Amino acid sequence: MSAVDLSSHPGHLARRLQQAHYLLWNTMVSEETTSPQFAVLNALIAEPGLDQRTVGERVGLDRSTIAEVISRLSRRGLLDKVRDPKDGRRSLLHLTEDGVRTHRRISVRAARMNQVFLGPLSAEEQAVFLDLLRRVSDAAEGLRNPEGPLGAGTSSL
Amino acid sequence: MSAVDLSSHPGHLARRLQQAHYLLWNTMVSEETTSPQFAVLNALIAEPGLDQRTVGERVGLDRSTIAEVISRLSRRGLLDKVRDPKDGRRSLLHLTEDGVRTHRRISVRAARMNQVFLGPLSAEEQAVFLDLLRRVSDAAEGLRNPEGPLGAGTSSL
DNA sequence: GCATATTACTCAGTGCACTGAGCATTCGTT
DNA sequence: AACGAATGCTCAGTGCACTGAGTAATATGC
Repeated sequence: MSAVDLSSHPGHLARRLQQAHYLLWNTMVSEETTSPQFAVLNALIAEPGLDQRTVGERVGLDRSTIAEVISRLSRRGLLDKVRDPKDGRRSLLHLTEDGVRTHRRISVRAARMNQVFLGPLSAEEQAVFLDLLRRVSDAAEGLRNPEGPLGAGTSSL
Repeated sequence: MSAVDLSSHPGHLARRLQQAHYLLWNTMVSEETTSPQFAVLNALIAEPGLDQRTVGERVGLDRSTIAEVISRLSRRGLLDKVRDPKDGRRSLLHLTEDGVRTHRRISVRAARMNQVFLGPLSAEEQAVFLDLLRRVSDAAEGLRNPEGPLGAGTSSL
């Protein structure tokens, strides 16, 4: 008798947003390479030779998930995984030629998709939207990770 | 050499937002009952006796996913699944006493969590944020579902 | 130098989310 | 009544995302 309006629940909207994006990505960008996979490729373009854990940190994936994503990319020959001779625990990651090509191809298509995705908003609203998304995500991540390069006050309750 | 700033990719932010919410839900609301499960309970409080497909439509889950979520809720005794005598294809769903209690308990905790989740934004920003989330999600869903009660122009490129 | 802690990764288990294929039931025609 | 289409659900397969437990390698303390 006391049902709630889910459209006022940010978590529910976040999930729907993510699903909507997933489907749009699938149709407009790639059926093989997913958005998280692209994020990994992108991180390795920016900083080749990172280890798994650090890549996960950069793109926001935990140790287990990043391992699976990387294993798929490696299986498809988009990146190489080499044991660090200086530290036998790490695997160092580098994109292959194919990985670089895939990243370039997808970058273009992803940019197009983003325009469609944010199309219903005005340019100003898009900027606000991205800003709000960033702030809420960052803050929520900060709740679990009391560490931070900038150690700024994360709350003031 | 041409890495992109992921923080300008709405899809990446959407994923991070959803993950942040998932973790917060887990710590502040419930470890047993997930947010999608709560959405299903909520839909059945509002309209008892719905069939699977319709519940999935209400909460934004496809046929396969809704089947799994419902099977878990049913296994935990939170809802009953009865074959429709009028139409042998459908299963009609009703919450049990336990399901209603769980919904009530979680509603309260979810409301508290939402305040924390949106805490970093001012009241005005929260309203804007929810509005933008809704508009982008609705529009993106509309791209797959050319049907719509209002059939308004979805694009003008 | 050796025990201990930390670190990077792996593995098993759970849950969400989608597609494509298949099955049973119902509905619409004829 | 019988055929074929549509409908509701199930099943198999893939991928993301987390936790908790475990393994191997390095780093630290003494």
